Amino acid sequence: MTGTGDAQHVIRARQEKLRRLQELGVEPYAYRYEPTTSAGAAIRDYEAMAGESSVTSRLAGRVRSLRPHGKTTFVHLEDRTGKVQVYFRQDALGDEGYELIKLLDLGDWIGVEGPMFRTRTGEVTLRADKLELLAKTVRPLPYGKEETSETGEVVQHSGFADLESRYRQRYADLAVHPEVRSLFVTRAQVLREIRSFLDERGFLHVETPILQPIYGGATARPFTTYHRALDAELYLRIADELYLKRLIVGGLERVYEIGQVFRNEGIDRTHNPEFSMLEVYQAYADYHDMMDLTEGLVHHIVQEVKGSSVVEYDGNELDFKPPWPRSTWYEALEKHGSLDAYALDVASLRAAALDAGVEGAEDKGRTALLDGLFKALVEDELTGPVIIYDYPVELSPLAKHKRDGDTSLTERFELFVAGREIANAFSELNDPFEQRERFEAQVRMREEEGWEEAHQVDEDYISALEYGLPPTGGMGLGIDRLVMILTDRSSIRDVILFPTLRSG
RNA sequence: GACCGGGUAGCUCAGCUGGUAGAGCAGCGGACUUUUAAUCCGCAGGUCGUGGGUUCGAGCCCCACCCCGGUCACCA
Repeated sequence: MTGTGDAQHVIRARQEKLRRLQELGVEPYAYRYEPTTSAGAAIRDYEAMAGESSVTSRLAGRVRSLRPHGKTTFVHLEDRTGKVQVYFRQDALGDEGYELIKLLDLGDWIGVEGPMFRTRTGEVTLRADKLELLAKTVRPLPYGKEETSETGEVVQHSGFADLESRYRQRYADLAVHPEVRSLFVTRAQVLREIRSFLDERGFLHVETPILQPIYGGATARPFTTYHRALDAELYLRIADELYLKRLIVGGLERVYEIGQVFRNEGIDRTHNPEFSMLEVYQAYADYHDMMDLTEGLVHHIVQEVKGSSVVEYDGNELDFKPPWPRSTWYEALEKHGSLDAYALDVASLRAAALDAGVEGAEDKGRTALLDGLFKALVEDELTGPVIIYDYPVELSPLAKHKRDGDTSLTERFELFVAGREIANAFSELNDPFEQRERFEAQVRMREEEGWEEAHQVDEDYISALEYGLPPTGGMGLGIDRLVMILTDRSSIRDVILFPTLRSG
């Protein structure tokens, strides 16, 4: 087993230090500390003062490096804003105070107090008059060493590179990698910008059930669980959709929800069993309005997070400045697959699918062939951002069909970026009679074709539609995938704090 | 699920055609009052993912399994 497992001799040595600290009357696990500044601010303020150093700073953080030199010791203290060097002298701290320095380890949380100065080598440093231990680290953190070369380049020595350990022990990964902390700061910023954008436009942030008696709103297998007191089987939601539209029926008119949904499917670098979705519903709007909303929202997020509309992802420059290219689903297939799929019969489609290497094409029907062709020929080409709209009806049981009367198509679009679906939206089906038929068609597909991802009939949802759902536009956006784009990560696990792993 | 690669000290890795395991950093002891990969001297640290097998002898070869990563498939 790899990872930060047992390090018994190191842990024992640190526990011995803990005992000695207690003998010295030092509480190794403190209750409180009140810093007056942060590492970043202390350095910035000192530099702004141009060398006058009478101010005493109080700083708290983690011991990131330790360089004892007999009666003096240099430490780098790290907090959420960065690192600052701290200089300890035996004559300043007293013999007893300096004993504490000798018992420090990498990773210990400490508080220090003293004036800032600049060392002979020019580094802004806190000269500590006081030291407080805030929490002892008895298990060694897998710190690598950093060397700053003459060119100012930071070179990492050793380090904590094993991906499995980093995901399983994210606390250690975060502790030793400031850039990982910063990625999750970016993720939080994305969530904040989504909320502020929608709040400003009169959308109401709501919460709907995660435990549901009937799941729906997407095509996916659910996780199943059991409620004792109710003696009932419940499902973890696969989407927020049906509950949010109930709220539109109720007159809330503009709602959104941000939260995790759960899909019982495979795990790979773009799929985690639980992932975060934004869903937005707006009364009186259609999918064209949702295209505008999606463009505006995503552009806003990119602009705020990156300070520009351009994002570099996997070596490509993606520009999110609206308007984005828009093309219909069939046009995209024609452009990238050179197929007039709309006009082709099933036999021709099958031939094309076999040609494109679509697995199982021999047994597939028209819809599945179309879908297979789209995935095989088009998706990878959609570097984006690009909006693909007007999907075949079988793929979209909750979307209204095209208003021009072509009932084989629905008013639905997806946003693609870097070959991946980022958002999915449609003019919501609000006809309760047609909705019942679509559900029943899904059930038939489940029963006749064994399609486990098919929708169930949600009678309560149909009742809600019977009370009247106004024309409504809805949109769902995969937050993890958006964060991947913004942080140039190729694995969804990198943008989820605690990704799902096999219990090993 | 299939295929490929990987799992050796706390971390990062090396380990030849099979001969009972090494380095750097971290750790421990010592020296050192402006260092910054601090340096110098000394020491300790390992069920080699797990279980079988072949062999006089296995980190290395064979089989099964576990976990991770990558690619593909699945996710109509």
